[in-house]
Amino acid sequence: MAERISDAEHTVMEVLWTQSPLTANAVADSLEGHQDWTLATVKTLLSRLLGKGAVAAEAEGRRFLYRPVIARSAYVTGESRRMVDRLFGGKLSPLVAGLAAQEALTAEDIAEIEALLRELKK
Amino acid sequence: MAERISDAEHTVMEVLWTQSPLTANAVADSLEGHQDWTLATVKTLLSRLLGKGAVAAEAEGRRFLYRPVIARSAYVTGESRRMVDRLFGGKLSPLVAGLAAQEALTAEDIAEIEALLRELKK
DNA sequence: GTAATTCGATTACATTTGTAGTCGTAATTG
DNA sequence: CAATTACGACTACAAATGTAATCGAATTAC
Repeated sequence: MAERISDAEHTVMEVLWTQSPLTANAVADSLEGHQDWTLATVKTLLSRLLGKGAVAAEAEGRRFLYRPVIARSAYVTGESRRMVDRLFGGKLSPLVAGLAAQEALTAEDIAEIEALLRELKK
Repeated sequence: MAERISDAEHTVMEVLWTQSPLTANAVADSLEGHQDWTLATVKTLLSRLLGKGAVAAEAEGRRFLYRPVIARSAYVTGESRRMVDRLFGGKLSPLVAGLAAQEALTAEDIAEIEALLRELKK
């Protein structure tokens, strides 16, 4: 039933989506420099993710190897849906318009999206 | 410096973006049915929003009239940017692709976005 | 084989959030 | 004017979150 994943937890998920299974230590190492957390913090986040059923742990000797249970695509889809619903009443075009107004769209982005849409119309 | 607005607070902001200035009571009334909060809850949220500088209050006799300080467009832009950055490394096309895969895009949406993009290319 | 290290589990603790309740005072109603 | 009502301010309090420290058991290193 997919409990909400917090921002900090999401950061950990990204590591596991990139590579898994990983020990708590390996996850912490992966974050090194990018996110300055102590090992303790990473362990807490992994425990919470376990509790939420977002990751699974498989014992390897005395420690655990963690792996994502939910797929990144599913997560990302859910989150974007949530956001588009909340902010734009479910319509995507105002999002595109908003980002465009912000000049957050490069010519390349535009070309990519156009290609995508052409694909969709088939 | 734009403190984060929580979900509940955002709900209140939406009311004020629709109509303002409003008294706490009027805000609560607006939410009636849609969101079942006591007046006390709405007042708390308005106070927090005041503290965060997201709304301003102008005294009208003994009570206050609240109005948004930050524009909806600015909020929405910030949030969507945040989300697109977090989930898609700042690229919009994967978002469009994801929603499309979810069949969250109607033919109309597609047409609208295409029109938008054509406009942008000028 | 004793000391140091390494794990997961447990506990900690401040802040934010959701959701109200209470209190003192000002205004309104009789 | 007295009783009630309407307000904002302050207080409450549990859950979630960010960020760790500690503890007990296992393991590794001398």
